[in-house]
Amino acid sequence: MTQATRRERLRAETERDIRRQARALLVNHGREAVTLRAIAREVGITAPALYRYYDSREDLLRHLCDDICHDLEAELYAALAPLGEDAGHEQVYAVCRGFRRWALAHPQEFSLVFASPENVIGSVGPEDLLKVGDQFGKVFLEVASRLIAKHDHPHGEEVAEPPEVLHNDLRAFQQVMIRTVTARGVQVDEESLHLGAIFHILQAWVRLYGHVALEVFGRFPLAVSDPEPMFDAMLASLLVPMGIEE
Amino acid sequence: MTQATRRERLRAETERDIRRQARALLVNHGREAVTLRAIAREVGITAPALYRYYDSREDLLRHLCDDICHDLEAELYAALAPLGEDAGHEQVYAVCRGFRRWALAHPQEFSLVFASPENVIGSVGPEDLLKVGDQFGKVFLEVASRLIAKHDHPHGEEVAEPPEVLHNDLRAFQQVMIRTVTARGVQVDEESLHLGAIFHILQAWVRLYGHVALEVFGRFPLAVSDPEPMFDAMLASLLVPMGIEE
DNA sequence: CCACTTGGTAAACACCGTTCACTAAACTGG
DNA sequence: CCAGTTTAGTGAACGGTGTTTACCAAGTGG
Repeated sequence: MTQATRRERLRAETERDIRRQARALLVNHGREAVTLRAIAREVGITAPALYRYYDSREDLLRHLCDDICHDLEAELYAALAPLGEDAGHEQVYAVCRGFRRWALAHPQEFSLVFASPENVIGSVGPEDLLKVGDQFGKVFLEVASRLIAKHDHPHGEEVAEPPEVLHNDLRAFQQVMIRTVTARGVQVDEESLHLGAIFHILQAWVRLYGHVALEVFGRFPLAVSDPEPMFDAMLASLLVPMGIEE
Repeated sequence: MTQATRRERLRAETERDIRRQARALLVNHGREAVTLRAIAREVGITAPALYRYYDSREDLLRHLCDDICHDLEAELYAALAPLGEDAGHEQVYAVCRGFRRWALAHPQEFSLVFASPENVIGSVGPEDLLKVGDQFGKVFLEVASRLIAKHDHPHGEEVAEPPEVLHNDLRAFQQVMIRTVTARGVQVDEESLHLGAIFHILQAWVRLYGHVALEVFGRFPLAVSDPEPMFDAMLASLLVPMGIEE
């Protein structure tokens, strides 16, 4: 039986509706408004019925986080599509700017994912190291890795060796990144994507993500009428020393 | 009548107890556990009685945020006390490290403040610009401003002019910082603490705060067995170009 | 056809933030 | 001292939350 039964189709449809309504509640009213009763009301069922689809409210929210990350990923790849495969520099800038733009346009979604203690659905094995934390960084890490591996510091700048104690962690992550980039058709290896480069990319992501998070959560210590130049200045001071110019 | 009445003393004592118990609940069980009924139970009153002291649960949480920020401030100043007034460089490093150490030791408190939409108690006037966002950055901003103003780039490095559109915002903030630093006994003016320096310090804070936030919220995209060298590397790449060496 | 699975309901439980009316104790001022 | 006022606390109530359980009906597959 490869054909889905009517029941299976109905179930899938209901699940989609549940997720759609939950998202709408989140976007329009915030995390507190995403109650099981509110979702059930919108879907036209009762709250206990939701336990046929999810183990708990937290489980449902986890799935919502997953959806959100996939949406961001899709949007970032859509922003990259007009750029050519050789426009590595532009791609990195586009991803950074796209990430910030998306985060500011989706503050409730961003906040939910950022502040969720565990976003991972299912078990985390050695194959899933990239799923630690959240998936916000996936596209940036891929695009930056690909660019760095292909050009290997066009400025010939020497990258500082990462701290010794991080080598094991970075090596595991390096393997994940190599696999991820390779899976998209670009051959990279441990020489082109060495530990120094990995560490550098990682720090870049932390800085970008941190900046955007502070902006979305309103944590700048002053009221900035136009925060974009601050972001641009940060981006320049982040990427230019890496040899990535616009 | 300058002497507090018995009633006033009892009220102050109850308020302290409310805040103490609320904090304990937060620290031990997280934000969701800080319910009015739970607090009331611990204090030995009923939940409606809490409305004699606070306008709402949100109001209570806001006061909690205020307490938390004051605690951080006190702890950072305690960490600075052994250092001399002339140990500006060491002070900045001490504040940065102290901030991270405190945040990691107090994740629930850090998270509450970080994720709270509005931490400001009472109205915000022109005198309170430093109270925008939250008070986590207060000590760092003071210490860094004092150092920069006193030494004015020991490396003689030329600081890039901040983006034009930010000048008004930065000027207002500059006035606040000048007043704050001056109030602590160090004379600074708009020349020693010029807009470029202000912008630089601001960006440094955003970077530090962002890094720590990601660490506390578990947002690094890889499992780091020892995150401290990452922090140290970030600190070095942040402060050394500013002429602040350890 | 029938046993099993699945989707949904109603009732119930323990809990939540908040309001309101009332009581009693403390305070104030003549 | 005492009447009037203020304040702190209570109990009841309201509308809401996440979750569990037993039951019923529809769907599925042998």
